[in-house]
Amino acid sequence: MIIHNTLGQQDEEFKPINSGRINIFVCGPTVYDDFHIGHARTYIFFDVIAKFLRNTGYSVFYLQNITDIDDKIINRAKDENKKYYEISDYYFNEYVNTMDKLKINSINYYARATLYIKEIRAQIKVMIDKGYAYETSDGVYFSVKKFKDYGRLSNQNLNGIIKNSRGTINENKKEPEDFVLWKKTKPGEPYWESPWGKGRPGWHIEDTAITETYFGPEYDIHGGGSDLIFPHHEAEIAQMRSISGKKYLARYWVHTGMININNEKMSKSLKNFIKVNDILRDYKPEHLRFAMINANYNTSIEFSDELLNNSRDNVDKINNFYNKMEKIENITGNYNVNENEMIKKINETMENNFDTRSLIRDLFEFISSVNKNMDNISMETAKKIIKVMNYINNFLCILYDKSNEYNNEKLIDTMIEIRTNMRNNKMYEISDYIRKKLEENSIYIEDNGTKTEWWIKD
RNA sequence: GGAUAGGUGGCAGAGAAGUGAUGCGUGAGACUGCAGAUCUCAUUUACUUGGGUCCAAAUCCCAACCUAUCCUCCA
Repeated sequence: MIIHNTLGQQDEEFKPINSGRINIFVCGPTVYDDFHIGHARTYIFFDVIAKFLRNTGYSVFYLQNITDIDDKIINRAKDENKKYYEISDYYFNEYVNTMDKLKINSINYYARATLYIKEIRAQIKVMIDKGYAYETSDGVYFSVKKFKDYGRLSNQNLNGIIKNSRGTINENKKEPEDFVLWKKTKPGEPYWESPWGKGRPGWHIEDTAITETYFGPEYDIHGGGSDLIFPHHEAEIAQMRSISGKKYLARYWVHTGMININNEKMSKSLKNFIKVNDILRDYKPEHLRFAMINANYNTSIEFSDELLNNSRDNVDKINNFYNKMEKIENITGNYNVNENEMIKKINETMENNFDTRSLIRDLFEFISSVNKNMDNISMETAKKIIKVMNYINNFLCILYDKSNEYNNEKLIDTMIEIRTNMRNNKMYEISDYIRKKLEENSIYIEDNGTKTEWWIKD
């Protein structure tokens, strides 16, 4: 399997540290605001790859952190006259609910930063003891110059960074590039006890404390949005490697591209972000999933209504096809498929740096080919096709749910039989009315010659 | 200014030297009472620009231009 590694900027053959097992960590959100489509892009992609890897036989532990203490949370709490945890609990809850709606259910564990204060303190202590960190009047800082590989992940030149650094105004640190590990509390702010006084952890330290707890000092894959490469992931590497003395934090670094709106990055700070819940009013989760995986993960996506409409049409096409396969009852047919060969090919496509775009292209070519031979497909072949479709769906999750399937199939069959009789007697007005009423109840019908098919679309 | 990824048809998006991918959209036709789905054909002087290499360049080389992201808030 080939993975494009941000560390080194090249495609590399993937080898897990422990054969057959993969530890993957993806940076989760800071829970102070609504879930937006930029989050969706990253988390849908990693959901697809975690599920894919499990399908191919790996045991995958997928861990995600939740930043539930941060200046933004504190500020929001202040604005709304609430406790900081009322904000973080609320948005964490919303986050988990939205993940569920998007069928992102591959994450083994959400680790909330505030539950790992003990581990964070322990890591900071080691860094101080080893001379990588120092205490000042307002906090504990990591001394970037002490860690010689700082900048290697992002190819940043430290001199350039210093020249252009900003946001150093109120902080009391030795060098502008140094970053905070522990922030000493100001009046009215939440705090935890520590050897360096009351305070709270810096942003970067949560992740290494959490990953060390579950994975140890080195693990396989670290993922996140490309906007986190510098400084966040660079800082994580500096922290953990200065503690462990090892060559790596994560072996492979995988970064997802940004979502653009009107040719500009969508972000919370630009206030141009689109909430997932707003999208889900007009589109299904499958449409958003498709839109996100119909691009290669490391490129930026220009978001628009057209993109979603296009995705909806594509997903409809796939679902229509699937429904037709389920309805096939022919005993004979010459068209054949080799389902094991197909699954092998699907795996090969995905193993080439998770090439979902090529997979989708191949899927459409396949659907087209089967459609051309629709009259020549036996039930046996249809079952093989369904097996392949289900295999793809295990990780793409683009087939619609049929959870509200009706039990009274016989009643629907009866109604359709009545309608067929009316049509045979050219009573079209009333038969169209029946069709319309069924559609209003999510039952869609299709007349194919003498046969009428129906299915439920929620 | 530095770093990174890019620039392909109405849109999305493959290809990495020689047959104009694939899907959507649009137009026409087939099937159909209609609708839907599906099929067929068309949309075909598509590859940012300028040089170069080559029998042959979207693809390789050089230069320029343009776009996005990062350079201590961010998925």
